[in-house]
Amino acid sequence: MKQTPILHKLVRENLVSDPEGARGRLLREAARLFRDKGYERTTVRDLAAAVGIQSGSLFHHFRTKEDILKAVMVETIRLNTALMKAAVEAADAPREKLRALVRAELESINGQTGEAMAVLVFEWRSLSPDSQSEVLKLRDIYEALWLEVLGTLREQGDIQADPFVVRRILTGALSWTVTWYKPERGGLTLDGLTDQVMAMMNL
Amino acid sequence: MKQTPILHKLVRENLVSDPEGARGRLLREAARLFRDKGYERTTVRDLAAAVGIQSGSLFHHFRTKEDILKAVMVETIRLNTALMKAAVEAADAPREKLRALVRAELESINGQTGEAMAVLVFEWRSLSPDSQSEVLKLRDIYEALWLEVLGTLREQGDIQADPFVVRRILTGALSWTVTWYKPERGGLTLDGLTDQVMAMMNL
DNA sequence: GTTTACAAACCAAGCGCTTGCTTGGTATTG
DNA sequence: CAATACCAAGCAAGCGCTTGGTTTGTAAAC
Repeated sequence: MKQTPILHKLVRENLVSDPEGARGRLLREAARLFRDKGYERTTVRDLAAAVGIQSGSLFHHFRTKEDILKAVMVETIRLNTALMKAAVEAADAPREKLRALVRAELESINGQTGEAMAVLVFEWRSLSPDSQSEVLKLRDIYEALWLEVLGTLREQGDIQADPFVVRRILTGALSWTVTWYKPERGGLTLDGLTDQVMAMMNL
Repeated sequence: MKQTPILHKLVRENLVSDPEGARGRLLREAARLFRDKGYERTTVRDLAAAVGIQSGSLFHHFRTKEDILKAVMVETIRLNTALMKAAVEAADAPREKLRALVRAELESINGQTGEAMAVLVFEWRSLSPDSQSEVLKLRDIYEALWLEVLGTLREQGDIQADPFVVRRILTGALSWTVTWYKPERGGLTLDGLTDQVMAMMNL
């Protein structure tokens, strides 16, 4: 369940920017701004101001504004694929593997990386078609993780519906929590929410 | 299940614009453009061109561009509230009422009004705070419909999770279908999809 | 049945502002 | 002393919206 060692490994491999560095800090601020105001409403001046530089200086780090959006998405997917993989491997029974996946995705969406995950969900259309298919390829990797676990559960008779459809329904259900789930107020914890999701599927 | 008589009633009461009229046609084109390109990326020149007038002439019908977005959302909610109400009343047992709601929402999202529904989901942030709370009030009316049915099912022991949480999970799951469900290709019909959703909840 | 009156619907032109991005130059760092 | 990181200034394009004037639909007045 520990995220930090996985993050550090990815930073070392240059697959994810160091959150302490200039680039990493910009991406985190960008994710926050993109989620709060949307990509289009966020100007390069907003982005620059958030890290305390001039707007023109941004283009020393990124070629275009869209490159920033793409980087936010790519790095988020890379990190989350690694986290999901770790979650699945840590659990034994298929049922527990699914619970671990649900729990991990809820944590991605509502935890530290939540801003970036929300961007991934809601700013998809702002990416150019080329970037879209590039990001899509990365996403397929961790979709496969889900389908494998769901396929096993189906064979065991624990779920009735088509694994492919179940995954899509879960994607929507879990992503949407970002719009309403507020752990601070109201007693529902992330574990509690995970329980509710599992209970809804009679698992 | 017939939508047209309900639509016509609302048109007569001036709660929804006649789809044949100038205003209704503009709102339909606007919904399509907003869904395809997003509100911010859609210019008033795009909107005007879609109905064959000059961009300036738009402002004879609507005070601002945002007013168009708001009108799309308000009219969509009004129509769908009426459709949901009819769906619930047509069914008898609570279980069938829930199925009718799921089926009706899937139809709203993936049928004729799908473009406008997608706008409602994805362009929420483009509304000013004032307009948001205005639209929110309307939405609460038909959320109450869901909660009543889910509450009954909970009392009967048909579902275990909290009705409030179940509704939110279903909102996400059903809304999300707009991003992947394509009835034309692939054998899954709307009824089939409804079955899968119900099966996932063991209902 | 033609004329008059008037509002609604629309056009052509463009204003003022913001946008993403460029440019040429200056610090800072290893 | 080169590469990296930044600043100050501003350009060209596109944006929402306004303006002043023309066409079109409708219905009463003659």
